[in-house]
Amino acid sequence: MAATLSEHSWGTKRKRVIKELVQGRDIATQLQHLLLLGKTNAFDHGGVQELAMKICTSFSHSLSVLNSCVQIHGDDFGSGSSGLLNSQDSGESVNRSTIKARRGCYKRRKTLDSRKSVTSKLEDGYSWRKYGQKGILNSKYPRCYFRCTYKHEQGCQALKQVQQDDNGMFNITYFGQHTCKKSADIAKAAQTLSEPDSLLTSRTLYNTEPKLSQNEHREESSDEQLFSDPLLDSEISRKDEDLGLKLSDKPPMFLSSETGRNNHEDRGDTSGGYLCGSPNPYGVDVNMDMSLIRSLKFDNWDFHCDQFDMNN
DNA sequence: ATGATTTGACCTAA
DNA sequence: TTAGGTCAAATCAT
Repeated sequence: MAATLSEHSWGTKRKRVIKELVQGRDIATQLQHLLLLGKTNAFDHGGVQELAMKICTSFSHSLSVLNSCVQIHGDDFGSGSSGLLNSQDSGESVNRSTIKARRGCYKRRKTLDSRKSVTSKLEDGYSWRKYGQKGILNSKYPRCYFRCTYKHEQGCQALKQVQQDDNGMFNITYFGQHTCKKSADIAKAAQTLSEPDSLLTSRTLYNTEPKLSQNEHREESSDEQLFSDPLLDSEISRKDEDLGLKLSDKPPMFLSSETGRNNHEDRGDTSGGYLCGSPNPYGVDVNMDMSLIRSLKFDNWDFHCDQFDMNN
């Protein structure tokens, strides 16, 4: 009985979430169109700020509804402690004696709570640590597995998988949400630095050279083969190691077929790179965390969602 | 010394 | 049984 009631409640809430998200998506599309207009009149209309606020509100409402469902279903949206991420155990800092016991304790990830993105860019404002790479059947490129750098420090359960397709685009799937503070700070700081930039090379994604040293890869990745939104080509890129960002002052280039190449026909279970970047507010399919849009800076105009009550 | 990446082994879901 | 996801020792960079 209680289950029936909660299911009814969930059905209602689900509809509301969907409605909110659809609305947010539509507004984001409008915002994108405005941004695509460039620096002409779009910023004079005040429409951008209004749209951004609406998006914030939409996300906020959705999260609010989802959080209320946590109490009903015991789900945990975003914290990663749901079945979705139970596959992750406590991590590497476990002494040797428990390794055997831990074997088999993880569960394969379900596809729940995943967000997909197809993009030519890899940066998303967060700092990731690669923990695996796997050759995928019928796929030219291996799939790379990343977890949040602050997983152990802050218990952030965010994960992402990156796989390059034949067109050179990256199919990125995010699991869970960032709960870490540092990543959000980095994202904010990157924005505040004035421009979305932080770039990363696809060559750092897959280390598919015939066993080059890590050193060689880092040298290559530091100043070659950059990705960027064409809209931002003229924007400043800079290196800011304090933020842990991988930036460059070279003009961005589009992905070449060379990037992410995989010479390992056998299994492709080889190597990888590391990611770190800033958010892309213009992405066609952007996976955006609220922390990313709390402080957006568009040229001379600063937008702070903190001004608004995000909990309403 | 510390932290990140590589990569083969291990494990589970389908 | 197998493909995909994760672990963790070894290796490398700083």
